[in-house]
Amino acid sequence: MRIATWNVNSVRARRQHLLDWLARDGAPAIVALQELKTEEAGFPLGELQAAGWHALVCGQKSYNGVALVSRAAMVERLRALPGDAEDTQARYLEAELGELIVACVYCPNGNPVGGEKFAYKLAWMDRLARHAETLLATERPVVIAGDWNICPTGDDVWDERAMAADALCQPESRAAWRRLLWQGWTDAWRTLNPSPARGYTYWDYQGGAWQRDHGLRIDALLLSPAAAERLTDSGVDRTPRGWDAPSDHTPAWCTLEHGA
DNA sequence: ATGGTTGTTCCACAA
Repeated sequence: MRIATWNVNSVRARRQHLLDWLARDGAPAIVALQELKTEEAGFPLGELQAAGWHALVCGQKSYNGVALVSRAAMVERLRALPGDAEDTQARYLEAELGELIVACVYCPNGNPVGGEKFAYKLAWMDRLARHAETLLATERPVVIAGDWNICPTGDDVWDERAMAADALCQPESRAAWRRLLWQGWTDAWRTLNPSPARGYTYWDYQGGAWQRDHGLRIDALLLSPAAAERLTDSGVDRTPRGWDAPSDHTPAWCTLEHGA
């Protein structure tokens, strides 16, 4: 089964792109969506259901917002990241399909470095790491898919120096990512495409970044050991980034053998 | 150091 992640940068602005992408050959069995930028009422649930999809939506007005869309029905497990009852930002959704657990994350951007937002980013990643430990403890196949807002290494950015001051490339951000890898999570794309292979998933709207391939790899799928054992393929679908009025992100995906 | 772009909302903020 194929599992994908896509930051759509407004599901209302990208409604037709999403429907077109899901209707094509090779569509995933499950897709994690980020940056819906709308409450549940703005999500095109009826159209997706008419096309044969199930969906769980955790929305928020104007900002953030995550969803899971799948061919088979899901059972919701969580719609907020544990660890801070005061946190109202819609950045986490977790569900199960049979044995498989799938989580959708929209990790905080954290810019500017040194401010409140950067502190929130690191605190959120700490909460995620603590929750991720509990997911590993289930010993089930688990996929955490999303926009991590972390550029894991210098091989995941078009120009390390140009991005040196950005929150996505800070040593603390990269340490938060590596903490998950040390726990036992596998980066589905990177494990099949060793450095220095490039697999950008995001290109800024500014400065002709797409045309110049000035990208970053910040969208990824992390696999628990039981899921990584089933990994057969992974990739980035650059096509939607080239469509008219696109999201600044494009989908990343992986394939697991034996549907869970 | 600045300006470059997009989406949502309301004339700014987040990315």
